[in-house]
This record gives sequence, structure tokens and C-alpha cells, in this order.
Amino acid sequence: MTERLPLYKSLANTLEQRIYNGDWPVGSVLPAEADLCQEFLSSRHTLRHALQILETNGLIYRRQGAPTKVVSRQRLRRFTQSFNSPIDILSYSRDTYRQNLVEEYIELDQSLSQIVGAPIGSSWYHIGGIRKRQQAEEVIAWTDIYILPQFASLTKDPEHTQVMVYEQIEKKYGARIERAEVDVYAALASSEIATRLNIKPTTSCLVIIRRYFDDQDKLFEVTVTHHPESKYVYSMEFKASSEV
Amino acid sequence: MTERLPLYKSLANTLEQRIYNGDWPVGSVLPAEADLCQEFLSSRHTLRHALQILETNGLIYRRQGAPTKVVSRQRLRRFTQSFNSPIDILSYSRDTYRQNLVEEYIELDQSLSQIVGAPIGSSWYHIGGIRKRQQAEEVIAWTDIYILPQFASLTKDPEHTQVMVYEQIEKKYGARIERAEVDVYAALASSEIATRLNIKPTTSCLVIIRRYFDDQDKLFEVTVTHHPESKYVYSMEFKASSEV
DNA sequence: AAAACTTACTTGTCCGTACAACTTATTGAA
DNA sequence: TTCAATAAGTTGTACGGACAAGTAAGTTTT
Repeated sequence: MTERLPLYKSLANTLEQRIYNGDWPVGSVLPAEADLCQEFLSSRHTLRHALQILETNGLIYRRQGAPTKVVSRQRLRRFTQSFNSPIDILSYSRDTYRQNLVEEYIELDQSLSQIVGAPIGSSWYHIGGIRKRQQAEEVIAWTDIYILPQFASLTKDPEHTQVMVYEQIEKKYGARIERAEVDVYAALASSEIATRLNIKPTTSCLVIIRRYFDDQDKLFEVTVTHHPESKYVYSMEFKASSEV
Repeated sequence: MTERLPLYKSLANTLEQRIYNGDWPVGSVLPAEADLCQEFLSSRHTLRHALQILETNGLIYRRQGAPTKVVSRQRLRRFTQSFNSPIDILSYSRDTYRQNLVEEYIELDQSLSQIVGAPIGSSWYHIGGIRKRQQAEEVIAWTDIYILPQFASLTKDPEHTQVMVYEQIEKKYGARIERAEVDVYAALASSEIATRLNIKPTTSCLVIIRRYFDDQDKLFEVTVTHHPESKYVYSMEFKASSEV
């Protein structure tokens, strides 16, 4: 029953327990690796393996040259969504396509600045269009896409409307999504959107704002989608991830 | 500009590239570590560090004693959300509380069965209530909670309305959330909910359905929340997981 | 007082070796 | 043929050492 644990796992457990007990409170630093090796009579290699587990579990923070800090008393619970491409959750299923109706350079006014999440007056390229199901001619959404002006040329690509914009940016410019914010709320359709979607202005919409950041944490694309009521369900699945 | 990569990272990149190129197709096995060490003139330790990166990126599968298999041509892109408790995304901020108005045993009819995601006729304990902000007396949502009948007794706990229900289940019964489904859509308020929330029946709501599964993948709690329009924004952040 | 330099310390990278644990194919016995 | 034992090969764990790179505090210089 009690299977024998490898030393590095046993060390990891011991260290985790000690942190939990408060031997090293959050904010304090751990003894140097050399000292811990001496205490546990282990090689530095083995100890580092244990520390790495604590690090990926979010208990400690390590920086070359600086002592290791305790940043959490408990293991983080981490929920994961995995995909081969982020399309599955951050966007739509493949059987839809976009039809551009508006393309323009803009500068953000106050209200747009709040929505996009970028400073007032900053320049963006705006693409507005409707999204339809491939088969039926059913309109399922109005989409506003805001991208940095230097990416504007990608709309000239013939396959542009078939492929997600961030995929095109990634392919042409190499900017990879490193982080994404997603906001979801319900709101009334503006008169403009009501017209575009051919619905009553009193209809309410599911509004989804997605902000994409690159590896420098620079915002490079924002999409705002209005789904008329009950035409669309935004689904997600979270899994508790295993401990390395 | 071209910062010098550590050898193990450089090795990881090389191996990843080769797999992508098809030098080792998916389903085939990699040469033994010893052979790769010889080819790359690296220590086994360094090579293993590189392989570990490929493994956590889902490119290869390693098993003690057996050769390393290639399982994917491309890096999975994995987005994670981390929390100390799942409250942050799966639920509300701490400054709200729930006020129960309905408590009853029910059996699911057809429409409820669809919403809850459990068979017609199955038995659940239903708690209905409104959620308010701690400070103001502002009502921000109507919540229906469905839990397995054997958990019904937890509503007798005096602190019941302050704590999230799944936390109570976890504490009292040890059922940990292993997986969660979240569906979000916009819909009109039903007359009952409109009355409870004191809003016009024509108002639209943000509806969030959360289904919690335990480690046996058994559904044990479902919450359905109706947020009146513009009272609530559901926010999430996704991070591309680092390559360890 | 402020900036630049030096130094001690800590973590990161990389090498080497040895043995344990496990898988798989081969061999031998029933 | 079937099953068990053996052996070869592979990955996992653990030890050791050495130097590089980075941090932070103290010291010197400006």
C-alpha cells in the first residue's frame, strides 16, 4: 500500500508540509540550496528536482542569484483548458465564417477605449462584420475586430475571412497569443447593431470581449462580439490539472 | 539581439524541429538517450532536461524501461487558469452573499433536465436564492443551485449562505471538483425571476450554468445564475502555459 | 549625496558516473 | 504450444563536481 517514494518526491512533500505549517511563512525566503542539501543529506541535484515541483505548483518563486521566496502556503489549484489551437474556446467553431462590412483606421474615443482596453487616442484598424453559419444563411453575430494598424494589410489576403484573425497575425507576423482576457456580459443591442443583425433594438445580446496579448504582454488584437439572444451558447470546460 | 540559449533549450528546439519535420513521425520512437547524447555531444542530464520540455509540451511520451514515443507533431497550446480556490472564475467575488428563498427536493422534468445536464426524473435538492453585494443592498443575481439529495443537510449549517456550496460539499463530504463545465448565454428573464429580481419581464439576463464533476466524473452540483443585464461582467484570463 | 565599483552569496547550467526499475524480446522448460 | 525465466536494452533516480550568471549589499569614488 505504502509505495516507496523517490527521494525527490519525498523531499518535495516535506518542504510543502513545512511551508504549510508556517516554518517558512509566505514572503520569507527558503535557506540556500546548499544548506537544504546538508539538512536533508541529499545532492543538490535531487533537492533542485524537489524545488522545481514546488515551483510549478506555485508555492515558491525562484530567480537566479536571489534566494528562493515562499509565495503561497498552499498548492494552487490549477484548472486547465488544452487545445491544439486556441480556437476551441476563445472563438467559434469552424463551420462559421465572417463577412466584412466595415474596414477603417480609427482612434479610440472614451467609450471605445474602455471596451478595447487601450488608451484614448491610440490608433487601431477596425474591421466590422457579421458571422454566419456555413450551411444556413443564419446570422449568428456581429463582430468588431480591432488590430494594431501595422497588421491592417492582412485583410487583403483572399482567405482572410475564412481564418481567425489572430491565426493570420501569428502566421504573417509571428505574434503568438501568450495571454487572453475574456469578458462576457449581457447588453441591449445598439441601434446600429440591431440594423446589421436585422433584429429589434430592444433585443438583448450576449457580448463577448476578447483581448489578446503577445509574449511582451502587448495588446495586439481585440474582438467584440454581439450575439443576439439565444442564438449562441458560450461553452467552456475546466479540468483540475495534475501535479506535474 | 539573439540571446544565447542554454544548451538544454537549444536541444529542445532542435528536437522539436526534427519531430515537426517528420524525422521521427508520430507513432515512432526516438533513439535512446545515450545515442542522442552522443549525437548532440551533451550529457545525459542536459538531454533529459530537453526531453522533459518536449514531454510537458505533449510532443513525446516517456515510460521507464520503454523507448520514448513521439505522440504529436506540434506543441499543444495549453491555456491555464490558476486559483487558490476555484471561486475566482467559477463563481463570485467574496463581497457578495446569498439569501435562500426556496428549498425543496425535486425531480427533473424535461426542460430542467437539459439545463442541469442530468436524466429526466433524477432527484436533486434545489436551493433558490438571490445574491446581493455585501455593502449595498443591490441585488445582482438570482441563483438556482442543484445538489445531490445526500448533500441537502448542509443548508442547516449556520454559515451556509456565506460560503460557496461546493466548498461546503468539499469540506463535509470530500468531493473535490475535478472538472467543471460552464455555459454562458443571454436570455429573457422568466416572469418568476423578473419578480424575484424586481425587474421588468422584458429585461434580458446573462445566464451562467456551472456543472461540477468529481474525480469519478460524477455530476454533484449545478448552479444556474441569472444576472440582470449590465449588472455583472463575467471575466476570465487565460495564460499560455510556460514550457517549464 | 549620488553614482560606480567590488565582493560575497545564490541560483542556473553542464559535465561525469553508477545503479535501480522497468520493458521487451529471447531463451528455455513444461 | 504455452508459460516462466533470462538477458539486453531503456528510462528513472541519485550521487558528485565545476563554473557561469545574476542579485544584493557594502565600499569606494565622484
